[in-house]
Amino acid sequence: MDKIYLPLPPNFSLKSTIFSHGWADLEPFKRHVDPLQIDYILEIPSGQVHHLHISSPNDLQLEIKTEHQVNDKAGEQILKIVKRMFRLDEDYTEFYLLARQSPEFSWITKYNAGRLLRCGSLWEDMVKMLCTTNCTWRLTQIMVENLVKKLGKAEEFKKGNKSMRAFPNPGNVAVCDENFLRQEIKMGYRAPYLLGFSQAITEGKLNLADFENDNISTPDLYKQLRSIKGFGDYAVSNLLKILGRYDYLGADSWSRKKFAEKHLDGKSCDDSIIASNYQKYGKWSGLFFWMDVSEDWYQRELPFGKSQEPNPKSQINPNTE
DNA sequence: GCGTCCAGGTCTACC
DNA sequence: GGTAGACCTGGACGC
Repeated sequence: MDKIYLPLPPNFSLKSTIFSHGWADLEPFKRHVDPLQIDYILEIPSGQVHHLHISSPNDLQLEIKTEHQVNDKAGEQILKIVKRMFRLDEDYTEFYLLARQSPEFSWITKYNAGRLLRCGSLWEDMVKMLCTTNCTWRLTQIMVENLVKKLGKAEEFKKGNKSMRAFPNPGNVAVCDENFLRQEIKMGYRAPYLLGFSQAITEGKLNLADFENDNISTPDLYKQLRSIKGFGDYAVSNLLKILGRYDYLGADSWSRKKFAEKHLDGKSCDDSIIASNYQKYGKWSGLFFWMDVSEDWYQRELPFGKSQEPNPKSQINPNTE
């Protein structure tokens, strides 16, 4: 067992980040409520697969335990990825300032909410987002579980049926038969989209690092992501949130319903009405929308206890079923 | 237990 | 540019 530590920024809450949306409910994440900890099976760029146990023993540090000792290079790679997952380098100063100034959002500072959990890679975030489109959360879980179990690399030092597996990399998926993805992974009609996406990456036609470039404007990034088959407005708007850009709403059936219940006595409305409600928050409007519709998760006495676990519906969508 | 219907987001063909 | 229909599955519902 090896331990690595990461310093935490102010306004960080492990609990609020883990339960910020549905990702922690999907493999290869595994969350534990008491004591609070999240496990993740990570394949680092060098190809090693590590079982990480992540917790925060205090307000100042994130503790990452690995099942086995890691060398310096592997340790650096793990730290870089975990930083990305928990958005430790993202600046939320303006977001918290706006939250403090808005009586309806002052609760955000109380819970240090706002950081949306990410996966170990943008590839994994994007595939999971694709798996949330046009289906129930249960089906999303099935698709992701199949991808991990049938295509993911087994945990290092523990190869065999009982070992846990990392999320498959693009190369693992690109060599699959479309029918296998359709029937065995249960991707259904999404299978050709996933296959095309993974092959574009392995063939060098698509470089996901380009999407993490701060120099691209958000509308341009939206256009680029929308050009990938299978990623429509909902998926791309929420991927932009994953990329730290919160300009777009990314509403889906669950969040529209939630907004209607909260603000319009249950009467549905056009997305433009919803957007106008958060316009004053500028580039943070999409995040304030998400905070607004997910507020009740934080307000519960035991917001994320075993008896009241979020039951995510889409990307980021608990409580639909 | 079985059959039917519906919800969910995106793409494509058509107007 | 807007719209209808197809895509696929799990789950709810009725019998």
